[in-house]
Amino acid sequence: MSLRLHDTLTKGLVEVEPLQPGHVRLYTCGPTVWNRVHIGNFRTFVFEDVLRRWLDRNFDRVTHVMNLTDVDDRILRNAKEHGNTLDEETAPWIAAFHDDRETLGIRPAHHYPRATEYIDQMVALVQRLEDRGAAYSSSGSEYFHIAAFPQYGRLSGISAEGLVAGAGGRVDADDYTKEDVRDFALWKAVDPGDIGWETPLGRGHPGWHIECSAMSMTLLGETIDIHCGGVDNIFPHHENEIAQSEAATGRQFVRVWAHSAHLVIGGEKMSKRLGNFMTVPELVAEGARPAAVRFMLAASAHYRKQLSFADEPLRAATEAVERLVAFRDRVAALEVTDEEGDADELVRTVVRQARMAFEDAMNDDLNLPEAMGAVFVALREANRILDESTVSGDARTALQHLLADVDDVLGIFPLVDVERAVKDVLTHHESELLRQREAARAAGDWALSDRLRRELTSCGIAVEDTPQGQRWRRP
RNA sequence: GGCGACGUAGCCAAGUGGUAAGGCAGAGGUCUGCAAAACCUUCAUCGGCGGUUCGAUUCCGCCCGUCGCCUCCA
Repeated sequence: MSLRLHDTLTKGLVEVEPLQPGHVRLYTCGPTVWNRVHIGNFRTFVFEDVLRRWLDRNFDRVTHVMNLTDVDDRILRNAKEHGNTLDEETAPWIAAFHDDRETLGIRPAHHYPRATEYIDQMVALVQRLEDRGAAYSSSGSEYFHIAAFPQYGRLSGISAEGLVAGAGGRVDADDYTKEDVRDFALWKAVDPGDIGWETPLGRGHPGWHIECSAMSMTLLGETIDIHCGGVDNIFPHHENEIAQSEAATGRQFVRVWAHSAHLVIGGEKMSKRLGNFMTVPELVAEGARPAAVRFMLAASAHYRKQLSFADEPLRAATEAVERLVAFRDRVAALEVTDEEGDADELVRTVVRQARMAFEDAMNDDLNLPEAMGAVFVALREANRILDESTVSGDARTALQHLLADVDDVLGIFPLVDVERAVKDVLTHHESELLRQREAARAAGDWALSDRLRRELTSCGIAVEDTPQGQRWRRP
């Protein structure tokens, strides 16, 4: 079985078969760097990371492009207000994005093109559209001529009529320069004092949608395999990308469109506008573990379903991570036999079944929640076997490989290890307490032993007694 | 108003035409000097009403509820 993804355009599952066999070209819409990205945004980026990782495992080559939108109305407004250049305005937010991305263990894309670096390509694309009669100039701005693209609306299912009717009065009522309210800006003229580029189209700055088309085509070719984003990008962003790209090239722009659902909080979409958002550093400052945040975003709900964020689910994710980590530690510390253990075959069966179920679930539209269900079943069974029997080094290796392969997608162990590298250093006082407790236990002085354990607990150290002696960790 | 999605145990949720994965929380046990970890047992009939079917949570219709999109929000 191979990977099938839900395609927004055809509303069904489609087999991922790259145009060039073995080489997947993936484009994911990145952040607009006007502000700190919140965890709602990261739900999409984490989903895309899971996709990326699964593709990395299953195809010879993946080229992943994520754009950074570093010019838009908000950025221009802020830059003007702060007296900054665009670069000065966006640099901190780009850096913050990468910080948070690393905190959550998201693999870097191969390219992070910035809109401001592709002005020439955007201009060329607009000119190409003009040549084909799909774009027109008006009052110094350039617009896409929707009437020239009859297929418009297929992705979002929004009819032209619906747009014109434009409920909620959200269609730009003040924009008189367009021939049709449905037309969208490819290039926007600016006032003489404002930030802009001198181009054959006139002085101005690019519209939002054109950047993705230009950068995608430049870096990945005119037809790409997979294009991702949040559902809120379906309309108008991706609808417009299809229109302008296909009108220019006459070719299919994207073979599979994959969109992730929103993160909701208190029953509403998390968003900047509503002010109900949390950022990664904010969560971490409140004590959330990055691995738990990642687990919650990636594995607690299927990517096409809204996911509710709250303290309780985050705690559940924390415990789930802890369970996985405890098992990994247990397996690593396992005492194994040289010869074949009597439980080896059982372990291999458990591993085999978990692996198959995991892969099937992942291939079925990246159902990581279901895949993890299979992993937890295997954990329980393996724990039971290890409680009762000894196994050989080979069986242990099979378990370790399973965990490694699962985490190659889940991506939490490296985050846990980062935490540990920081936390697994004992102060003088702490190691002295541990030493004293070990001595107390050897002497059978349980009262002292318990007192020392309580003292260590208050230092943030959990002590567990095992047949091999006491073991400590910082939960 | 238009388009679409969702509604499964206290919470987060997966899933299937034949009587419901998993995680968290709760209860009771085993193990342990006591704990912890681990394991065992226990905890739902799938929003409501109809219909199709031998049989529906899963298909269809209606209703109720929630949410998203409808020109720049992942």
